[in-house]
This record gives sequence, structure tokens and C-alpha cells, in this order.
Amino acid sequence: MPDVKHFDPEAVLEQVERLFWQRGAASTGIAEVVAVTGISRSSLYATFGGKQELYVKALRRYVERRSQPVFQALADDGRGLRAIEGFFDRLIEARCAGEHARWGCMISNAHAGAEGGDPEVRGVLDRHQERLRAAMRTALGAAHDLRPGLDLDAAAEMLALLAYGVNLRSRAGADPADLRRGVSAALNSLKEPK
Amino acid sequence: MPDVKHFDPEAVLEQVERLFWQRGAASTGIAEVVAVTGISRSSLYATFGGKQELYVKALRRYVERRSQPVFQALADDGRGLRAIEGFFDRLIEARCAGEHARWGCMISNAHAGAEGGDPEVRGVLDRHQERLRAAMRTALGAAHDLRPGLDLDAAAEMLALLAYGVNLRSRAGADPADLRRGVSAALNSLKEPK
DNA sequence: CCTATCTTGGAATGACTGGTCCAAGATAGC
DNA sequence: GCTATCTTGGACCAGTCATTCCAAGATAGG
Repeated sequence: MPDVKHFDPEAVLEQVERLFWQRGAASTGIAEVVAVTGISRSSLYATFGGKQELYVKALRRYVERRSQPVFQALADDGRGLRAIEGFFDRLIEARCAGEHARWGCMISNAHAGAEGGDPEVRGVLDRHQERLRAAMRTALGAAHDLRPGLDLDAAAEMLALLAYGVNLRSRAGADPADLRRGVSAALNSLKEPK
Repeated sequence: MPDVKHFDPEAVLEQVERLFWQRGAASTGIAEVVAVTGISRSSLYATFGGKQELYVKALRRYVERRSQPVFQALADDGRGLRAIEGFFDRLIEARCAGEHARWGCMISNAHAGAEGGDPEVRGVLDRHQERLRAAMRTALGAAHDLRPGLDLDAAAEMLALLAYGVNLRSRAGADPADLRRGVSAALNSLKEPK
């Protein structure tokens, strides 16, 4: 009996995600969201709720569709340090060139913004960090050429923090070569000396 | 002949710096600045210009009065890795406890915000990164217990990126013990194996 | 085709945005 | 104490903010 939605909520959410990712929540108005998505204010509010709820939904989508698959691939890649090297190579490539160049990471960006005050957002950020750390830990566990006596948990934490640093600096337009050198220094230091 | 300012611009700028540092530029209104500083809109605009100029001035003050002295101390500290260890210890302490707990680093925060679009801001960010990297490089140069064959420039870049990661995560309320473990992993990996 | 039910466009909301302006007040040399 | 010059308080501005609301439109079962 009822009418049905005249748009695809999932597709709209993706557009919103990209908007918030690139410009940040605080400096993106609802008017802009309406303009980009093409749907009306009514539909937007009826489907997603207010701005904050919309932002959280977009942030969750980012984690689920962008971060998680990459983390999973990292954890499933059995090549040890080579897997981690590949992770960072692709990260730097994506952050510095192509469609999303200089957008940074939506999660990293959320850390710095006032959005972090929302406890729901904080939960997303903490879970993201924990999952990245866990994926790094798994990848390190598969490595056989590590420095003897290395604390794998601590090293995983270090690599996760390093990824955040890469995300931040890439948003300001850092030279990808510099970022790669920094990452190489970290990975080489974890290797067994020969 | 003329009248003279009824307030101390330097003291006002410090209050503004703290405001922007904690809450971010986008989500801090001029009204709030007026309320916190106690001076009027007229004086604010006459002395510092508009919001963006005010933000840039506050950001510059942050670099000059907060970052630079610490970088200088790091570069002047001849203890090698111990100096870097001390730098990170104090950083984590300041970021996670006391007056500025969970404020993050104003420069790191600026990376993620829309403020980074301003080329003047970008210049401040790049210069900050370069100076931190250089201070790390100097500190590494003074070390005698480093892994043989270590690329000091790359290691300095890595440590600078790590600092940004620490800044970000601390703003979201990360456990300081986790941050310390991550930093220790980095520093231990740079050490000469024994 | 009718109607119950949902969606949609767009107008309207009041609060707040950064920024301007000017009369009134303060200052210091004369 | 007079006056030229700057500062100050606060009213005021147009524009934007997120949000609400409702009449008109679309839908699908009967």
C-alpha cells in the first residue's frame, strides 16, 4: 500500500561518506549533502535521522566497507613482513594518489575533530584501532625473519600508530617517498639482523 | 595622543590558542572566543583580523611556544636514544594527563580538519613536520648504540610519523601504557642487537 | 479507480554564523 | 582641561545552520 523510497539509501550513504570523509563533519552543511545526493531534506531526515546520526552511519560504513576488508586481507596474508609492507604500500598509494588523494583516513580525521566527543564515535575509533592492531599482530605472527626477542604485541601497536601518522601527513600532501622511507625504517628495524 | 589597548594581546592569543587547540577551528565560534577572552568583537577584529587570521596566529603561537622549545631540547640533548625516549615519555604524559589531556596536538588536529585547505596553514604543518624530523635526526646522530647500517634519515621520519600517531590516539583517550609500548617497540628496534 | 500509507519537494523555522559599524569612552600630549 | 586619536561595547547585518512541517505526489493492494 505505501509508497516506496525513490532512491537507494546505500548509494546515498556512500556519497555522504565521501563528503564527510573529504571535508569533515563540522565543515559540511546539510545543504551540501542535499545538493550532492540529489535527495530532499525530508527524505534525508526520514531515512538517516539528523546530522550526527548521519555522520555516525557514514563513519560505520567507512569502517565496514573500507577498513575492515583491508584489515582482513592483512591478517589473512601469510607472508609476514611482506604482507605488512604490501599493506603500507597500498595505503600510501591510496592516500597520495587517485580518487581519494589527500583525503586522509576518515577515522584518523575523526580523531582530530570535535566529532570525537560523541561516545558512539569514540567507540568506533577504539574498535578501529583495536582491529588494525590485531591484524598487524596476526601478520607479525606469521613472520619468520623477525629480530629475536621482539615483542610482537608492542610492535603491532607501533605499526598501527605509524599508519595513523601516515594517514595524517598524507592529508597535508606529504611526499609519498618520505612516507615510504619512514615505513621502511620501521619494517627493516623489525627484521632479523644478518 | 591615541588611546591604548585595554588588554594584553599576547595573553588573549594564548586563550584563543587553547580554545582552538581543544575544540578545533570549525566548531569554535567567534562568540565563544569573545566570551572566553572577555574582550569585545571590535577589539578582536581590530587586533587579530578575521577568524581565519586569528586561527593562523594561534597556530603559529602554538608552534613557537609549545613545539619548538621541545624540538630544540630534543636536538640539544646529546643522550641519543635516551633523549628520544624522554621526548616520547613527556609527550605521552602531556597528552594523556594534566591540563591538556585529550586535547591532542594542535598541529596534528589541523592536519585532519578542513583548515588544512588554507595554504598558509599547510606551510605551518609542513614546517612543523620538517623540524620534528630534523630534531629526531640530530638526536639519532648523537646515539652510539644504534643497529649497524641504520638509515638515520628514514628512522627520523619514522619517529616523527609515530609522534603524530601518538598525538591522534591520545585525543581519543588511548591508554598511555599502550602508547608507551608502541614507542618502546620502535626504539628497541633501532638499538644495536646484543 | 480508489484509498490508505508512505515519500517527496520546498517553504518556513529560530538559532547562530562571521563580520561590520558607529556612537560613546578612554587616553596622552598640549 | 582640551582635543586629536585610538579603543571599546554592543547593536546590527545578511547569510547559513540544522531541523520541522505540510500539502502534493507516488505507490500498490483492493
